[in-house]
Amino acid sequence: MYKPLFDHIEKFIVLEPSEIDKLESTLTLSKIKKKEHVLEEGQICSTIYFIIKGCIRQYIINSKGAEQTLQFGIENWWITDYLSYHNHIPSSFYLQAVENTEVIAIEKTVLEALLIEIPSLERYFRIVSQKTFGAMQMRIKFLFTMSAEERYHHFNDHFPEFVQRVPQYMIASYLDFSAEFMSKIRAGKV
Amino acid sequence: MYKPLFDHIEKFIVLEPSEIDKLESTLTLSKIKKKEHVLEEGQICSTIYFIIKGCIRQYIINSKGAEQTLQFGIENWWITDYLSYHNHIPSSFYLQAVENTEVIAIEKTVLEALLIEIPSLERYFRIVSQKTFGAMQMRIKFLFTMSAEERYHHFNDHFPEFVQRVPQYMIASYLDFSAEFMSKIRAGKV
DNA sequence: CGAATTTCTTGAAGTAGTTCAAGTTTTTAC
DNA sequence: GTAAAAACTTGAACTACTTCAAGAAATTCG
Repeated sequence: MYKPLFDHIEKFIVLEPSEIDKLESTLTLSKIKKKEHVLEEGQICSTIYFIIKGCIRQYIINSKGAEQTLQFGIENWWITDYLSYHNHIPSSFYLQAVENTEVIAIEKTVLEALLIEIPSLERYFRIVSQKTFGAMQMRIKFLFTMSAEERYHHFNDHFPEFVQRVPQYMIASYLDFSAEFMSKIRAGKV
Repeated sequence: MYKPLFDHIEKFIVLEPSEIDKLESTLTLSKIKKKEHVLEEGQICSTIYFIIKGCIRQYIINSKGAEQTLQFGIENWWITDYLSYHNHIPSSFYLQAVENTEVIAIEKTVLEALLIEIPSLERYFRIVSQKTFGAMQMRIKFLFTMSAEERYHHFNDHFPEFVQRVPQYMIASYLDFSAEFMSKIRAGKV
């Protein structure tokens, strides 16, 4: 049931059997229905989510009242608002299930205790976080150097199944252009 | 001499005296001259830099041959290409000193050994990396929701000394608009 | 199933930015 | 201190995208 998380952890570190037991006894699985929020703007985010199945997006509502997706999380990704989580300040973001989703939700206090009991988890989270940061650096690069059309094709080439999986207007805003323009790109009218 | 780093580490974790000694004996200070590179596109990045004094920027050369600054690092920041570092793949970026800069440069092999000898450093790097990731999430938000003029004023309000410190064209590209447009914003001609 | 809702498409008009080219000012380096 | 290089400014022409409005298609759900 928590196998995807253990598999992911074991890509980076080795856990003792006793640590596996400890971890297993602490975790709980939650189900989030499509469109349900696990975080809303203004709330303090004190939970970190590991996605077992489904998809969660981080989005904001911009000054024109439109939703803008900033990030997607899918299977085997951690997602949270790290700034709100670490600094204990109100979040600027929404976290919402794009599909019916199953997550392991870990409260900050629970995770802090786990990290003290299983110090090698610090290493796991350090590596995962640095790798995710590296991916974000590339994302900034793509946003800065590619045209809207290039960004669409690049994303579509790398994640074709994902493009089928979520509404196009979410992908459009994630790639920083309008849903209408995406429609025109897809139709070859640009 | 390494005090800024120890001060920074001690904001997040407690080190034993023996660990301080160990760390101190491992570190070396390097000086990087203005405009000198510590990483060039295509190289594999196997070093992580802590900036004691000065400024380093991460930039790319876009398809039109123009430099585009993606990130700045100043005093008390760690900077590297995390994707190249972790995945051992050629970097997409340049890392260049914007001013004469002093850094603690730690080789990956040295850092790996240190992390084994001083496990609590895992915790330090985990926290720093997650916080930096949180800051990057906000950066994406600003890029997505503010106009060029808003981004300029926001940045100028938050980092007025920094805006004085580095060439304007680097800030313009960091904020994702042209140097000419920045000139017009500053002159109030927009 | 059928109604309601959500998502996608299309064209026309508008605009926030870029690009180019040339001149001016500031900084660097011998 | 002065020549060269780097950084900044300005205006005019252009363009990659947005916005709006309306209709069509697909999906959801009682």
